[in-house]
Amino acid sequence: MNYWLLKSEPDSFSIDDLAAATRQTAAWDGVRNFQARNMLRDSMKKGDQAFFYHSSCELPGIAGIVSVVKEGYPDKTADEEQRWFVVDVKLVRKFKHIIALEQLRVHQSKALRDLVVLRRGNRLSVTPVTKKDWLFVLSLE
DNA sequence: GCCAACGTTGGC
DNA sequence: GCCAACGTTGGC
Repeated sequence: MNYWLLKSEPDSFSIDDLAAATRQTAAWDGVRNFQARNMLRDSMKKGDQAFFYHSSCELPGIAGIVSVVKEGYPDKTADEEQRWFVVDVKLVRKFKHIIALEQLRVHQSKALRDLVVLRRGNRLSVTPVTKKDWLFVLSLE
């Protein structure tokens, strides 16, 4: 099983929106970046888990966990068919408290030095997370 | 609102 | 294929 981190601006789609969706499942649509697209299309497999990250908001950080329930298929919200892809994700659980970016940064120079989302200038909305980092982040909950 | 970072576009 | 210009992201 692989682990990921998915970014979303809660103003457009938050973990609460996912919690309120039918079967707590939604297509992760709107990704318009080739690198991220490739991961959605080729690498994310059914059963993989991902952190749901809230960006560009009052309290940036990880809000909970989702799992991939349907593998890559074309993004219906895209103008160009077949060019952009989505996966379906289902809510596993919402954290009681957001694991804040600020809290993650405390460990940036040691335990979480490989966590892509902490890297300077990082803008990728889909990034892989190692099992080691996954477990460490969960220990911060 | 600012601005650094970076992906994409398009002229050459 | 280079690279400047431009648009977007996202933390602060």
